[in-house]
Formats: sequence, C-alpha cells, structure tokens
Amino acid sequence: MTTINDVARAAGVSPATVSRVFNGGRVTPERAERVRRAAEELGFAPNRVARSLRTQRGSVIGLVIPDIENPFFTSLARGVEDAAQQTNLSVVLCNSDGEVDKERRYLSIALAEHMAGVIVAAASRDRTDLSALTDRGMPVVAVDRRPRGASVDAVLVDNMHGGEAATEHLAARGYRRIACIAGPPGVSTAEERLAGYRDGLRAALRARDVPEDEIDDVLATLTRHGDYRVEGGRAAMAELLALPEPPDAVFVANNLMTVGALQALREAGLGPPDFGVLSFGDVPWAPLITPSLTAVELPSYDLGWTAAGLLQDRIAGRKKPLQTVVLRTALRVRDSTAGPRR
Amino acid sequence: MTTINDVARAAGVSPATVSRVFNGGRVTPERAERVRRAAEELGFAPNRVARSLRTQRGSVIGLVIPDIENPFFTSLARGVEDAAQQTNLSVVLCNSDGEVDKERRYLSIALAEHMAGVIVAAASRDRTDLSALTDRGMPVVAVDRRPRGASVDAVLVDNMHGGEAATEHLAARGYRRIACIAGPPGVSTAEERLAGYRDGLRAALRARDVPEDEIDDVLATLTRHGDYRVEGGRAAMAELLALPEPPDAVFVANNLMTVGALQALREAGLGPPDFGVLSFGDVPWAPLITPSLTAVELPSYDLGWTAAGLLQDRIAGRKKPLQTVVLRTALRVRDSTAGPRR
DNA sequence: CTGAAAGCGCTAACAA
DNA sequence: TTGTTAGCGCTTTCAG
Repeated sequence: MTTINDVARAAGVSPATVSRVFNGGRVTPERAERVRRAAEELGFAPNRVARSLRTQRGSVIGLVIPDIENPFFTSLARGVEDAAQQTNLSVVLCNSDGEVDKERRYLSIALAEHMAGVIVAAASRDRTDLSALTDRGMPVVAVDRRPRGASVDAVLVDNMHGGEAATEHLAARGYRRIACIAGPPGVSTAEERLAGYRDGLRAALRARDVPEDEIDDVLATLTRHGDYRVEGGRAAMAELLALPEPPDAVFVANNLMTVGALQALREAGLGPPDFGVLSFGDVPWAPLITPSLTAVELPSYDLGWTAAGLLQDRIAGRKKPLQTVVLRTALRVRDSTAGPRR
Repeated sequence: MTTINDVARAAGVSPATVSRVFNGGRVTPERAERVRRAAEELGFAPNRVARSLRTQRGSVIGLVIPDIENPFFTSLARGVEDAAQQTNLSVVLCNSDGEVDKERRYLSIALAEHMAGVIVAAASRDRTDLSALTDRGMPVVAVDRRPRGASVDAVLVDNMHGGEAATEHLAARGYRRIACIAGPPGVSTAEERLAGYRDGLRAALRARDVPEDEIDDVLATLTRHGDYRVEGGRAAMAELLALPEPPDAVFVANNLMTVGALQALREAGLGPPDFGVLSFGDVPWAPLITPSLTAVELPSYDLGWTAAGLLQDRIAGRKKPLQTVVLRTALRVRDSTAGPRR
C-alpha cells in the first residue's frame, strides 16, 4: 500500500505538501502537479482510516432504519445517499429490524467507528436512547420518528394531518362505518396517525348527530392495532370483518398492512370501492391492484434528503437551535375510495 | 472521549493490559476484572478507527449492489448482514445504481477505508473492474454475476436449470403453447434462462412428436425480449397475445416483467390459471395477486449469506483455490399454473 | 503475565 | 509557500 510518504519522496516534497495537495491547501501549481503525477503513478489513495484518526472525524454517516425491506425506508435511504454524495460522505446502512437491542449495537458501533454523524429512524419511541451519542457530541438527526425526550434535530411527517384528511375523505365519499388499522402502540407515527383518524371520524360522526357518548364506543370498536407488517394487517382486517356490525371502509396506517388488509378483504369476497380502502403510504407495486388505490403519499425521499442536509449542517459545526422539520403528506385520490354502491 | 489510557490509569495498569483484556490476551482474572470495572465506569468503548489503523484491517465489509430498491437485492443484503454479525463485522451498503462510475467510486472508497473485504453484485459484466482491489490483496466476492475475467470467488444462481424446470412444469400441467418473455439480449442471466426455456420446450415438443423443423419455428415465434422492467413485460405480452396463434402460457424471465405481463393479460380479459403464468424470481408483494403465482424462487438471502461466508474465509486468510458456488433455484408451484380449463 | 516503547498514515501547528 | 514535528488511540514486539 503506497502512503503519503512514498508519494512525497517520489515527488521530492514533504508529506505535508502532499497532504495539502489532497486537501485544498496552498501549494504552487508546479509542485502540486508533480505531486499529482507521482500519486497517479504510484496508484496512491489517501488512507481514510489514518485521516479519521488524526482529524477525529470520519467521513461516513450511519443511517439506522427499522426495515430494509420496506420500500418506504429504501426510498428514504436513497434520499440520504444522494444528499451525502454532495459532501463526499458515504452512508452506512444499518438495519435494526425494529429491535431496540440491535439498534443499540449499531449506535455504539457508530460511536466506536467515529462516524461523522447518524440519522436514525428509531425502533421505539420510548426505548430508543440517543443520549450516548448526543452526550459525546455526535451529530444526530431523527427521521420519521422522534424518540421521546431526545434533544436532536428531527424530520417528520405530518402524520396527524394526513390521518385526518384521509378519514375526512372517506366520510365525504359516503362511507358510514370507517374502521382503522393502526400501527403498534408506542410507535410515534402510529399514534399520530391514529389521533388523526379519531379527530376526523369524530367530526364526521358529529356532523351526523351521533351522540357524543356513542362516538367513543364507535371509535373503540372500529380500531385495531397491527404491527406494520403484512400479516398484522390481514389479521386486523379479518377481526374487523367479523364484527357484528362490520365496517364499510378502512383506513390502514401503513403500506404493508394495507397489502394484508386487501388479502383479508378478498378472502371475504369483498373489495374496493364498495368497501373503501385508504392506505397511509403508497403500496409497493400498486399496478398489481385493481381498482387503483387511494393513498396518503409520503415524502420518503425528501425525508431522507432533508435529514441528511440537517446532519451536514451539524457536522459542519453550524450552531443553530434544534430544528424539527415537518413535511406534509398529500392525499392521492384514486379508485379504491370511489364510494359505496348505492 | 475516554481512551484506553484513561482506563489504564484508572485501573492502575498499563494500556497494553487494557488492550489485552479487550482482545482476549492473557491477563490475570483479578486485574482483568479491575480493568473491566474501570472501563464500565468511564463508559469506554475501544476506538475502532485507531485499531484499524494499527492492525491494517478494518471491521467493515462493503456490499455493492446495483439497486437498493429491488427486493432481490435487499434480501441478499440481509443475508450478508446476518452472516457478518457473527464475526462482528459491520456492513456498508453501497448503491451503484447500475452505473459503472458510481460503482468505481465506491470501490475506491472501500480501498481507502481499508475495508476488510467487499461483496459486489457487478453493475456490468464487461465494464466492472475489480482488479484495483484484488491487486492490492483486498478480499472480494462476486455475487449474482461474475464480471468477465475477474479472478475472485463467486456465488451465482443456476439460471439455466431454473428456466428448464419452469418450462417442463408448464408442459406437464397441460399448457400447449408456452411462450417466453426473455431478458435483454447480451445479458448473461437472460441468456441462460432463455436457454433453459428452449431446452425444456424442445423436450416437451419432441414428446408430442412435433417434427424437428417445426420446433425451431415454434421457439422463434413464441419468444420475445424485454428489458427486465415492468413496461417491457407488458409490451412483450401484448405482442404475444396479438399472434395469429397466441400462446396459452408464458414463462417470464424476471419478476418485474411478470408484473407487466399480468397487466397486459388483465387488459385482454385473460388471466391465470387458464392462461399459465410462471415468473423467474418471486414477484414483489406476491400476496396482491390472485390466483397466487407460481415462481422460480431465487435464493437471494442465501446468495448473500454464502457470499459473506466466502468473504470471511478470505479475510481470515484461508488460502483456498478460487471457488464458484452455484445455488439451485426452487420451483414454487402455486395456482397460476394449475392448468388450462378442460 | 506485564509494561515500555515503537509505530500504523495522516494532518495541523509552528518555524523557516 | 514549505518542511519539521508531534501526536490521534491503539496493538504488538520485546524485555523483564
């Protein structure tokens, strides 16, 4: 492995000069050229490990996500990656699998590897602990979910508003018993989407002069919790359909559970648009679905891009107060919520 | 940041001893315990950067894939990750986007970061160049595709056998005119799968006493090339359906094209199992499809797992001759090939 | 079994 | 502008 010293010798300059050539220091063009030629000839590439050790700052950022197989997170990852390219940072993708332990392992690796910073889509709102990083001054940005009490920048989605808009849309289209398949309790996105659903449905019921005390009953009856995975969505949908008074529409709190819900509906001989289906988050491979699916579209790519931007600001040492950026969702109306048959 | 020296001082031993405690050197239990307690108290974690510099061997392996949004590769990535965990290696995921330039950039980063090794799903069979790594002695394993002329271990899939088995299955189920939507000409995986189809169909036709010279005609007529994407599959399927004597089944050479083919069929008012559909590679979100889809399953996870195993052998310095591991595919029979209506 | 000491390759003061 | 020098935190001989 050729080092900076080999190049220095070959070019007849000092190692410091070689370093300067590679880091934008002031060097006379003539010598700089000599150095570059020597480096080229010897096939020299600066040893980033040595550099990191010396500068106390790596050129890698960690991205910790709970599910690498969920298209939402891969798209987010692309956003991070594209943004990072611009500053010559590379991205290490760490899959926590939604497990707090695995996540902790990765976070401590980030520390030990002296990464430049970390972007985290937390596995748990209550149990993910970012303090080990922030205490030691490592820049951290939370994305999609913000762990409780963490004092870090965050880029989030306006879940509550999205959930409310979705529910209002279903009501406006004439569905009367709108159910909700919510995410896991304790996950912030899940709770916010659920809150949006509640507000939206409450308003709709009031508009129909449903008595206040019945409203709470209805809300409780029509809500099920899933695990943000296909199987959970299927099970929850099946339960809802088994209700004495089953729903005629469902708001599903994430994309994978929507896939499961659609399966359960099909098995029961039901389907959109007679039974309204609205997904929070686009469903992968939507072309496979007929009728086309109404969904709350999430800015997954921008989430990643924005988070990476904030992180780079911190890495560059810009001292701003903590920021929380909230990105809006967009309701994409398609055919699965066309309204129940008359 | 607390260092090994801080711990040494606190425990009243030398830094060397602390190092030994953390690396399985021989230390008397009593002192080891003292060191561990001190480390615990100070919240010490060994600086991996310094260690890498010193030992000249990092604890990160790079995984370069052409498309992070393709489920095939994310599954492969999980395989790599799980295997790496066992040796305490972490995995850096690098997305080349199928671009040789981006790929080259990542490969040189791998070198500069002194990674322990690299697993590459090459962006191009002809233009991906691994020699920069192998020349400098960095362990490299090719996965899914082996770049031409690279002398590295490789883990591949038995494409030809899979194609043949698929076609035989369709014939056995009673389909008479079995078409093929092949991949792009010049791509090795595409050609191997096509060859499998040809062999399989030829055998089936012979069994039906179709004259040899007609067989070639049939093969030519019933084959279309697509681009491994949804739209290509749809177009190819549409062409096949427009034939004077259209097929009654199709073998589609990759997952995305299958999605397109299914769309085209639906538009024509056709569908499995009357029209047999068999996909090479599982279709993402297969649960969305009714009837369920028969597919040649690719061992994507095992591909990653196996590649990581080979890489670890190399990293550990085991000197074996170069290996090429070929993993078998498995035909997963489901409902889309139940056979044509009587 | 333990400690002292010498770097791994690079960068950042400081002098020249 | 350039070179000299002193480490970054760790591992690893080599003596003891």
